[in-house]
Amino acid sequence: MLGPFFGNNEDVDEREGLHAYQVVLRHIETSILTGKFHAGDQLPPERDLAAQLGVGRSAVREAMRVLQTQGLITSSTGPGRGTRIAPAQGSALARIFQLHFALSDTGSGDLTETRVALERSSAALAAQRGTPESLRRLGDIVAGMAAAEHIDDFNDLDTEFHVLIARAGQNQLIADLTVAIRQAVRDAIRNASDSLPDWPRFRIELLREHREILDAITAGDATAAASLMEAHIRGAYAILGIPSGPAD
Amino acid sequence: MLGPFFGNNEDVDEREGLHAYQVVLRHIETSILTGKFHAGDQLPPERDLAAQLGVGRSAVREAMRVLQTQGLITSSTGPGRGTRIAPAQGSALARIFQLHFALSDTGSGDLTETRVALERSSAALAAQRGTPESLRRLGDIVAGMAAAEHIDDFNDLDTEFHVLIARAGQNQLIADLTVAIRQAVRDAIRNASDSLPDWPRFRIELLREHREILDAITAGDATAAASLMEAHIRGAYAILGIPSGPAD
DNA sequence: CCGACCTATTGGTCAGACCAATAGGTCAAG
DNA sequence: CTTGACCTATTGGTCTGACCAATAGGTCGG
Repeated sequence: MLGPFFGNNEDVDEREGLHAYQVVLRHIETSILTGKFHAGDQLPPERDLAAQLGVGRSAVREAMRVLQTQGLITSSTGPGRGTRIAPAQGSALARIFQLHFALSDTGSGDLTETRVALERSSAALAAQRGTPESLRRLGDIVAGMAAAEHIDDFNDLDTEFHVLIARAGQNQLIADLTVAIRQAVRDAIRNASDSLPDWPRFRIELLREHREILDAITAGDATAAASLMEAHIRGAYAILGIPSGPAD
Repeated sequence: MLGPFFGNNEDVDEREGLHAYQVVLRHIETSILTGKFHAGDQLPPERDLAAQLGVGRSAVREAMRVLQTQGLITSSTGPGRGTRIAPAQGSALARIFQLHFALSDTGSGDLTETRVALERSSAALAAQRGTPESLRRLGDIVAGMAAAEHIDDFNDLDTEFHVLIARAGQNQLIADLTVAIRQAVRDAIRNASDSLPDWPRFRIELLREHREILDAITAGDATAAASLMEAHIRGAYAILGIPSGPAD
């Protein structure tokens, strides 16, 4: 499996058990982390990089794929185009999160706790920094939820509500993480909602809590917004039967 | 760049602009998300999968690499071995986050705010769930910090202190995120510390705060631990001149 | 001057080959 | 019959070479 050396490139500097694609990956990641590459910079052509690192082009391509799917680079063809470092965007993180979540059975409690931590902060920041425009849109969402009868519509607006609060807090990182986690638990919430005995009552309760949170944010009361948000998330998960305590 | 079709596989079912590797990726991801594949399951051999999906083996390999680096699958050679779905583990997530941090225009203010949110939670969880063993190790760290004279040693132990608290909280996700963020700001902290006018005094202050946090955790006082942690992080960043407010 | 054409660059893909690790079967020696 | 050395098939890891597709830039005829 390791196969460090082959008959035709024994002259290459030692790769010491590293896979060929890892050599490439490490080279690029190091360049990013040490600031040698910045967003927008162009990478050498794959063929050059392969020769330079003493690996085949296939190894370079595998590394490129990895970085591409993580949203770290973008590629296009043509002279002078090629592969470039992309400005980081959180959307790629959501998918990765979702897959990890799908494979870990003990993760839902962890996720809930993390959501609470992040969204407490989101709510507090939104109360401090929310613009009139973002508050207006949040009001629209809540109004939409009051009108939405179908469970899926309601859930979509619910997600949007939380994401907008995160964005209103003007912290891109927290917003991205919130989106990713919401996305990861989206299906779980939907399924749990479907099999709920008293959905209409739950719906009314959620609506009320959302209104309270929005009121606290509008009033600029960061402490209240954070507390209400925590209670909201924990309460909802408790009713839905999604664990939020330790995974034991 | 899209190149959907080639002369020799026009009989394949429509890939509609999807790259060959995306076909494979989607196939496997869907199987995971729909529960068709579970942790431990074995995937078909690459050569079979390639034939089955009507793509080349290189496309299959690129998809495998992507999943491997995300910690979703593991591979080994031999009959009946091959590639299997891995139990999800967060170490891969930390690396991905770290790279995103390095490239995002995420202001250090965003980072600080996120750290506060997560570590407040870490500290509270550690106070509730910390084991005697983990508390003992935290005590060792603090003792080590008291003895450490060199600034780098002190910083390393500082990092370790925060990471151990995250792990003591027994929330793997929060712990992973904490590690990633700490790592991302590590250099910034180091540089700022170097150019600090009164490092010895700062060192003593940090030490005192760490002791207080540890005391609160040991006492099981989650609220106090969270507050102390927040004050600790914000205070340190303020002294180091790293912004923690809005990024404007 | 301008548009059509050619050409070089560069990523996207495939096919075939060989290497390395490993599990399981085979067969000779004890 | 047991045991260990050997062979063989499976499977991932890698390389090479080829060709396709998109594109930028230069060239040439109108």
